[in-house]
Parts: sequence; structure tokens; C-alpha cells
Amino acid sequence: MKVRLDAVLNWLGRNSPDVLCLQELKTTDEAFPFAELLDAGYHAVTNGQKTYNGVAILARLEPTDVVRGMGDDDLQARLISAMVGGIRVVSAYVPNGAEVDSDKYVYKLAWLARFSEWFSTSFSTADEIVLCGDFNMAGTELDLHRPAQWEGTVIWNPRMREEYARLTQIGLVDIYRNLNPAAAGYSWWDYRMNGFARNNGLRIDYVMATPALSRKAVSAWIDKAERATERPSDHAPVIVDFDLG
DNA sequence: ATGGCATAATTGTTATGA
Repeated sequence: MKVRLDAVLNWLGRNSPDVLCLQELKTTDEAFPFAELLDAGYHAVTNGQKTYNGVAILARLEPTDVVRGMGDDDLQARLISAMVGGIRVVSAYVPNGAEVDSDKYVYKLAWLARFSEWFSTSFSTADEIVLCGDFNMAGTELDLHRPAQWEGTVIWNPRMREEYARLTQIGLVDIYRNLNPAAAGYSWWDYRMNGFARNNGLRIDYVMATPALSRKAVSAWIDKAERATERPSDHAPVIVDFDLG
């Protein structure tokens, strides 16, 4: 977040979103730049962690009813939720999982199972809920520039396709894919091997919403230009416009 | 089979990401 603060402030200034969800803060709540963001017109609530993980919700309105984590003993800061203007907002950083035969992948699967349970028991899909995050999984072949290159990895394998399907089964609609059924919509490109220049990308960052809210989504797009700036994140912003009436 | 590139922790190197 330190190295990306100027990029975030510039992006907020140019796009003026009502809400921005962040993942991989890699900083503690104490070191988070609340004052700079407030000067730019944004309140922030964070679930930070030193060096790794960390998630936040930025909003023009002050978020209320903040929930950090899933109420368990998970030591990794990967989830935060709050009410913003009558809508439940969730920012999530799904574990990557490293390798399919690793403890990290075991943790990823357990985290996803806990998430579905937590989401289903905490909220009603009749309510307006938006879930934004780095999901570290592709859902269909359209989400990968080179599916064969990724098949069998922690990002793209039969189990991950099931996990993506489970998100829809618990009542979430993938807004970008719903509005853009044929566009790739990559949100991540590898820093290495000229991944961006060759468009060797993945769509692993999603904005999902309950049906009641998804019906109000009018557009969704990936800000690919942000990935082409100086010292960019390897992820690009995913933007959804809702017509809330 | 490995590294490739970047970040945060630190100042030489490791852990992690996807």
C-alpha cells in the first residue's frame, strides 16, 4: 500500500468511485494511510497485516457495521465487510495456494469452504450484497489466455472450477461475466516474460453480487490502462457501475 | 526443472505471489 498509495489516490481522483475494495495491503492498520485517503474524500476500514495479505474497503460514505475475518482463529487477514449506504460490501483475498500438493493449497480449499459457510449463514441472498476480491481462480476457459498452460495449477483445475461454481450456488452473480459473456476480461498479467505485452492474462478478480443487486448493474469493465502505468500492480481494477435509483 | 519480476521485511537474502 505504501508503494501504491499515489497510484490509488490518482485512480480515485480520475474515477471517483463510491466504493473501492483493496486486497494485499501488506501493511498493518497502524501504518495504513487513513489521513491521505480522507483528504481525498474517502473513509477506509481495514483488516491489515504486516508483510502479507491485508484487505480494505474505501468509501465516500462512512462504512458501518464492520466485520473483520470470519469469526474464527484464522491468522491471515483476508476478509473485511461493512455496510456502505445500505449495501453490504465484502472485500476478500482468497489464498493463492502455491502448489496443488502443498499445505497452502489445503489452506486455500479450507478457506473457500469456510467462506461459503460464513457467507451463507451471515447474510441473506435476498439482500443487496457485493463481494469484491482477488479470487485466485479462473472459472471458465474464457478467463485464461492460455488455458493449457495453467491446467492443473492452483488457479485452474477441476476443483477450482467447482469452487467457482459454488460461488454462484451460494447466490452470487459474477457481474463482469454476466454483462460481458464473450469478452476475456483479464484482470491479472504476470510481471515476468512480458506477460502484459503478450496479453498472457487471467481473469481472477471478480465483483460478485446477490441477484437483487446484480439486476442493478449497468456496466462492468477492466481498467487495463492502469496495468500499463509506471510500477503497476500486476492486477488491474475491475469496475462495476450500479444504478441504485 | 528452473527462472522469469516485484514487494516487504532489511542491507543480503528470504518468503510469497499466480
